[in-house]
Amino acid sequence: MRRTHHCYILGAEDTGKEVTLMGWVQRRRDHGGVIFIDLRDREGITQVVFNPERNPEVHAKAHGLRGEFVIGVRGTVELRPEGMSNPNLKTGGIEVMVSELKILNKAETPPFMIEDRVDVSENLRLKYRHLDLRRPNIQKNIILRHKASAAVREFLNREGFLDLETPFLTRSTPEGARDYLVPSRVNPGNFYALPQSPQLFKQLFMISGFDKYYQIARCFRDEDLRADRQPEFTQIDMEMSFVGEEDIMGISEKMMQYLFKSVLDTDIAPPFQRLTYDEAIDRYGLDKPDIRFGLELKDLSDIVENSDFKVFSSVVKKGGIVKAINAKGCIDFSRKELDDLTDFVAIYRARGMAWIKVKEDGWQSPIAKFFSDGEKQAMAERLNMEAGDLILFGADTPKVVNESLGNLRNHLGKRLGLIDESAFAFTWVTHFPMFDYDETEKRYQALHHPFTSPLEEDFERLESEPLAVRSRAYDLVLNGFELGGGSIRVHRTDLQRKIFKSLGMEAEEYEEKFGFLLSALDSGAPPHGGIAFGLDRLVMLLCRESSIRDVIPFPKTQKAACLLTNAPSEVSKAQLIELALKLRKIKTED
RNA sequence: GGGGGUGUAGUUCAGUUUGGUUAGAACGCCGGCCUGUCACGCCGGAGGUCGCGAGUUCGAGUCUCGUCGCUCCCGCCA
Repeated sequence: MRRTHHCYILGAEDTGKEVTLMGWVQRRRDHGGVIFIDLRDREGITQVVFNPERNPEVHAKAHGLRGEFVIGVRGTVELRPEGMSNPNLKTGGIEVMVSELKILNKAETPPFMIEDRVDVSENLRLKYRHLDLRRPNIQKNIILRHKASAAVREFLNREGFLDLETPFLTRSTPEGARDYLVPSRVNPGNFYALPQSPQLFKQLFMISGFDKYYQIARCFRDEDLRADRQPEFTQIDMEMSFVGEEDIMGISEKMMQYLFKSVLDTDIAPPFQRLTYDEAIDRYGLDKPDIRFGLELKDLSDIVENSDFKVFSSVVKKGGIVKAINAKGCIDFSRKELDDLTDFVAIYRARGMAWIKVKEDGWQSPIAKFFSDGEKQAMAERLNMEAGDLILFGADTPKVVNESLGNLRNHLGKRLGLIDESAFAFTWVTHFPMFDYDETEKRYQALHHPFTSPLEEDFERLESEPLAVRSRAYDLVLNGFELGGGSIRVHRTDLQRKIFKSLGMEAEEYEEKFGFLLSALDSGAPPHGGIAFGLDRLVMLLCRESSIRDVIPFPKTQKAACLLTNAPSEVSKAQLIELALKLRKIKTED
């Protein structure tokens, strides 16, 4: 018996054909006489019929069929009797009258039904992921993922990019995320690190003259998980020589356009909006703004700096800021709702949240009495206040105000239904700061990575004023998610050394760790730059899912475990000895 | 490391507020009947370590303490 067709492709035009289908028993409807089986494969469902009058032997055998049995059926495509077609099914007009049934394998009753509408805990889904992956919804996601990476490859191949591989076993680097380490058996006591990204290797490809590189590359970062973050994830990684920001952004936009067209048949229209980092923070509070709705933040620091409301004025005098959101028409928020919003901003360390309800005859607010008429007037104008509005304030350090109000803005956008869920709103964020200051380690850190080129006009401030240096880094943001980011790289040794120095590295240290890069840059490195996109996040947004676990075939749980295989696991003593490793007992508190 | 949510039949849940008879429902599963269903229908049945452990009590799914899993978030993620 050999399969001739997939389920879900047969139609009225196939009437009379003898076909052989193979698949899983989705559902059995046994009428005592006639038996109907919904046969499922990856393409869909076809109804197959066992009729005792037509073929009593096969009909008897079909009594034993159960859910998820794997069967093959040979039979004739027939139009369904008058009035019996099923308009909910593409193949609902026909059925296959079975003349031969082969049970290819039996199956235990699965722990959950293989259907989209069955609500089942993620725990169980992940333990039986092979069954979960049979469900049409998730199968659709995984197939869409394939289409997305296929489209990326088609596009980049056509544009002259070369798909080049880079090592998984590589060197641990001091900066960035925590590395996954792999012990070396042949070099006892030494470790490889799994790559956080192929960053340095793709730069070396440019130095070698390959000109345009891409790779759909697995990356590893040993950090805590989120709904949109796994410890191993996939990047669409690109690098180009002799380019500037416009070239990279341009090719990225064209790639997204091609991808959305071929995967979703959706037209998106480059060029995408561009925001500088400063503008994004100013208007949205976050460096990954969701631009599908308004509710923008307004800075009021200059207005309240000298007001009688000491909470505001003292914050501004200490270098902090005061910003506000106008929640249009939300005057009816109850005391409890306002308390909930205050609890929400407290997550981001905001210590309180002042508010004003704008009424026809004035402000209702615990803080209204502190402001002069002039200050009120200025605030009303800047926030475009109208009767019925609710104004929400943040006053603290810039970081706390922007993060809390930025997240509050997203929260309100969802809650108030301001978001067009069908929209794909892209924006670039450019001109990121080169460094930020790590309070715990008391030193500067590269915001993107240390191989990012500063803006040329800021070179001179590298030593004198590192926090004022802007970089040639850019992020692509989609619907409030960071889809990807990249930069124009440093291609001159002297500049690269200066940056290592700004990061607090001694010459000895960077020569030891990055000497190979410095020597490569000295060998005739072309100007180059690139970008990397998170494929998991991108596919999640394409599928309109809210977790990347729904677009990764075998995802990890929040504790970084695989429930299917029970990884990670202990290893044998012999393995440890071979690797020259000794485990230390971790003390548990009594 | 911290905060929130959650855990009861194979599955999804109710029951926990106020401790009290034999822990219920739906779907699924098993058996019977049924020749046009398509989430088939009807009848019957099986199925429980109430996450785990300790404590309080005459008595704990319910109260207390501890612990574990899963999840969302903060920190972290160059």
